[in-house]
Amino acid sequence: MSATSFQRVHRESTAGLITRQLREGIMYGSLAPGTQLSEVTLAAQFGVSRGPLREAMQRLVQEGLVRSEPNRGLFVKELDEDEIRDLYTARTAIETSCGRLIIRAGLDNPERTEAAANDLREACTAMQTEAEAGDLEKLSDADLHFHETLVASSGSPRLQRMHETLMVETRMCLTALEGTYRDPEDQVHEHRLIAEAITENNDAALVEAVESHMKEALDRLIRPLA
Amino acid sequence: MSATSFQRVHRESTAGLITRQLREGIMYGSLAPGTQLSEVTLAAQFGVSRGPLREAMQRLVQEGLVRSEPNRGLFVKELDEDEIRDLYTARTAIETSCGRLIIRAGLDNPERTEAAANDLREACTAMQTEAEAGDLEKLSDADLHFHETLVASSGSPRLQRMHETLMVETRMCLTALEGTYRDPEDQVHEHRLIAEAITENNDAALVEAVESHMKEALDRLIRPLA
DNA sequence: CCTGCGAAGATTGTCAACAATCCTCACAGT
DNA sequence: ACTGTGAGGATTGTTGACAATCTTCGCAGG
Repeated sequence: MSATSFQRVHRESTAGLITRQLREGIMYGSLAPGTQLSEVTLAAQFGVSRGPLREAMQRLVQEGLVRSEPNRGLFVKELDEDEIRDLYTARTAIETSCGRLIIRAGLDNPERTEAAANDLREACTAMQTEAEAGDLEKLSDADLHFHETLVASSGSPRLQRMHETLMVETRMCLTALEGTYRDPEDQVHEHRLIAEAITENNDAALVEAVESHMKEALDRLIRPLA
Repeated sequence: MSATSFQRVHRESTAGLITRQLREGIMYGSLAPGTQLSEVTLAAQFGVSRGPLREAMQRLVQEGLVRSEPNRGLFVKELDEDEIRDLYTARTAIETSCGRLIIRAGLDNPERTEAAANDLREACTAMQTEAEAGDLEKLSDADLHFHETLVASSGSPRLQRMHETLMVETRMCLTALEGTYRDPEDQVHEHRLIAEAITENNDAALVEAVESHMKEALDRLIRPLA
């Protein structure tokens, strides 16, 4: 065993640990939109003083998941209809661009696009499996995973990081709004169209498939608000 | 004078004030990439205790402008060549999407696209003025302003916020790297092509103009690193 | 009854002190 | 000369106490 087989060790900061847990609580609904985040209570729950808790909060404020009202407290962000629309606008922008990057990369290196297309087809297959099992929650997770795979396949860490933030808020919305029932087969099919457009290096079809799919997903999500 | 003419008052938090100043210091080079940010020193300079200073730092860490190494300190982010390339990849993604959103909005509401095209032409004119005055620094500012105008005209606050982060880092790079001399007239011309494509509702020309321009700008910026 | 004021309680904002960690240097041992 | 150990200094991490702010409620006065 050589020295090169050891990894640098890196302990996550207290604030980082807290941030991660709070982000998940926000994402999955245990901290509902509009909830006040009490420093004293949360610090006690995490077993730390208020200092590191406040530091974690500042990260979440900067990330946009928490709204700070000085001297009055911190609140989990609420997304109104316009903001949800804008969230999907931003997702569409990132995801179409990532698809086009995948196709572009394939011009010089067809293996790259082939690998991405494979990953996306696998993601569709996973969705199909969940759809047949009738497990809507897992189908929804697999759906989101498809989109994350699309962005990850672009080769842009920056776009990936930007997308992660959008996906946190997407999950927030899905948890809070519980979009209406949807035909699972249609859902899977829309994703297959995206994977196919990439397989065929068809830029225009890709953009159309992503945009159409995102519009449909948004309409489903927002309809109950009307 | 009626009560409705008064605005809600909102005092910015101490951490927010500090964050803003530090961000500018990072953007414009007084805090150079790689610099260690000493809590004791900075807190003294801002006239506060280390607590609020640490809170501001956490915001910058989350924003990606500062790198935290627990127990060793906080450092202004350094961007290597790959990261600069990725930064421009992300900018290209956002800016092409915003251009397309402008054109899309014009389908229903031609005044929207007309107004955006006017703003962009004005931004080009401002660039032209600076180019003729031979003021390269102001030309660079006007150039960035064109891009900010493009994104702002999309009507997506979310994309705008995302773009602001990218522009902070762009300014960091421009400050730190001092890209090579460039023909000002070429610079202005490239931006006019973008404005023109939007005026003519030409999606494909827009995408081509933005991508071509961003590739050129990136090459100019990166060449001295080679 | 309505309005204004002050007090109390809850919570957030900040501070200074102490704890913990890391790095560097000097000294001792081989 | 090289290596290991311990001390000191610098800096970051955390805590608890106090200050500041906001909200609510009770009481007094008109």
